[in-house]
Order: sequence, then C-alpha cells, then structure tokens
Amino acid sequence: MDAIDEKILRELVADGRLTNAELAQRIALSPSACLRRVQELERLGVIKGYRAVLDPARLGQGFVAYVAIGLSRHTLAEQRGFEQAMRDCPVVRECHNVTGAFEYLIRVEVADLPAYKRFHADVLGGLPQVSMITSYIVMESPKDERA
Amino acid sequence: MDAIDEKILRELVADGRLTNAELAQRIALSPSACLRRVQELERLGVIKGYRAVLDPARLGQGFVAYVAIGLSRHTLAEQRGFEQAMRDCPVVRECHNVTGAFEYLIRVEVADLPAYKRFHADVLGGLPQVSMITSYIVMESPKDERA
DNA sequence: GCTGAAACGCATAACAC
DNA sequence: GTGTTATGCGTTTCAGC
Repeated sequence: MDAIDEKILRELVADGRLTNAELAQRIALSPSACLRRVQELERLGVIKGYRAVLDPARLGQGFVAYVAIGLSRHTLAEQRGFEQAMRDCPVVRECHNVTGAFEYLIRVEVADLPAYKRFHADVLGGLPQVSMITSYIVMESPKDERA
Repeated sequence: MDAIDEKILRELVADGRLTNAELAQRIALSPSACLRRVQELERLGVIKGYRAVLDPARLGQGFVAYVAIGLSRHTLAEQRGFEQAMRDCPVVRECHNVTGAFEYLIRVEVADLPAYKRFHADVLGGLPQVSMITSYIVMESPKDERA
C-alpha cells in the first residue's frame, strides 16, 4: 500500500470501468505492472468488488429515508431476528447496528410516500421486537460517495 | 425499461466489471443488442456510473459513524456553507439533508476514535452554523448493499 | 519490484434482417 | 428492436531486466 496504490484506488473508485491501459497511463506505469497491483488489491480484499451505480429516482424509487429503530429488548435472539428481517426486505438497502439512543439505523428506498407507509406498517409494524421508529426522509444528498 | 433491462441492472450492480460478452450470455442476448441496451441505460442516467467498492477496515479506516447535525439557523446561506464544508472533507462519505429533529445526517469514515475526535473538534467544531451534534458509532453492518 | 512483446479475447460499429 | 461479422484495441502472460 504505497502512494501508487492509493492513486489506483482513487481512480477506480471514481470510475470502476477504467480500462487497465488508461489507468496505467494515468498513474504513469506500464499496463502489466498496473494490472498486477490491481489484482493484488483485489486479492487482499482492499477492493471488495465493482458495481454499477444506479439512480433510484430514474428507477421509480425516488423516496429515500433513514429510519432509527429501537428494540424492546436487547437479547441476541431479538437482534438476530430483526437483522434477518432487514436482510429479507428488498427495500432496505442498509442496516447498521449503532451505539446511542437507538439500536439500528437503516436506509430504505421505495417509490413514494404510500409505498413507505406500507413498509412502515407491514414490515416494521409486524416485528414484535421493534419498540421505537423514527423516520428521517431524505430531501437531498449534497454528497453521496457510496451511491 | 423491460424485464431484460432489469436483469442487466441486477448483473451490473452485482459486478460492475462484467464484460459485455459475459453479460450478453447471462441475459441470453447477442453482445451487440446487450451493449446497445447498456449504453442506453447509461445515456438515460439510470446507470450513473461505475465504481470500485473498497473495504474501509483494510484501508485503516475501520471507524465508521453516522452523525446527526442540527444547524443554528436555516437560511440557504448557512446550508450551502455547511454542505460545501462536507464536500471538502474527505472523511465525510455521505451528507444527506433530512426532515426531522435535525437537518443533516452524515456518514464519516476514519481510522480510529482519536481520528474521529479530531474530525469532531476540528471540522465540526470549526463550523459556526452547527448547533447540534449527535454521533452514532457503527458497530456492525448486517446489510450494506451500497458499500 | 519493473518493462516490453505477443497471443488471445473483447468492445464496438457497420450491416442485414 | 434483433443477430452476424470484422477490425482495432485492451487484457493478459511470459521472458528479460
């Protein structure tokens, strides 16, 4: 992990489909040397993968919210049950177990407010271990490097 | 946007570096027809781009937190100033303007707790428009499809 | 560690259907 | 809209530094 590797990562985070030839040129290295570094970063797990970045709004999923969730009890079983429910729910894109006044912070992407209400009532409302729900609707994302 | 396009998107979200030839095979289409569809999805902005997904932990950035931030006043100027500061700060990976008890929810990735304290004191502490800061430290992310 | 050459495979566009 | 074909370019490997 030297300065060249960092430049490689910066370029590939900005454009994951850069050709190896172009990447090599940008970091002033030969294509073969560049390729070996990239493959090593992938092997080490520093680069976990590549993905296309979609625009939820143009997919009819323009309603995005973060939801703070508190559990009624804090046993491992309650947590595992809740986490599995989040994994099984396609509109939940992220689920983080956090410290603080609540246990989980999740990110939800749906089509519109009625769809969000359905998620709120049917999914969250159906989980007995959920005791607190606070929704923070995203109006704008001035920065979103993980999009 | 038909069923074939959806399959294309699913494949490219799972692996952004799929070759067009392989993608075409998976969705049972000829490479040229497949490429035209992908290019159209890019042109329409449905596919916003491609990026490499890194592992913060293996980059020595294992400390992740969401921070709820309230502003003292709610003028456009205060907001723009805060948003620009977030854009300029590399450890801030996301910044969302949300409805609710606070104005902004940001995601921060740093090396460790001392580094987070520096961000807290030097960056957030240096912004006069910030009136409320609540940190939610991520202990685990059972689901993170936007990683 | 690196470069450079060579073989192979893929992206891409023109064309016909 | 689709598939076929041809060309040039990129990827990848391997020998040599």
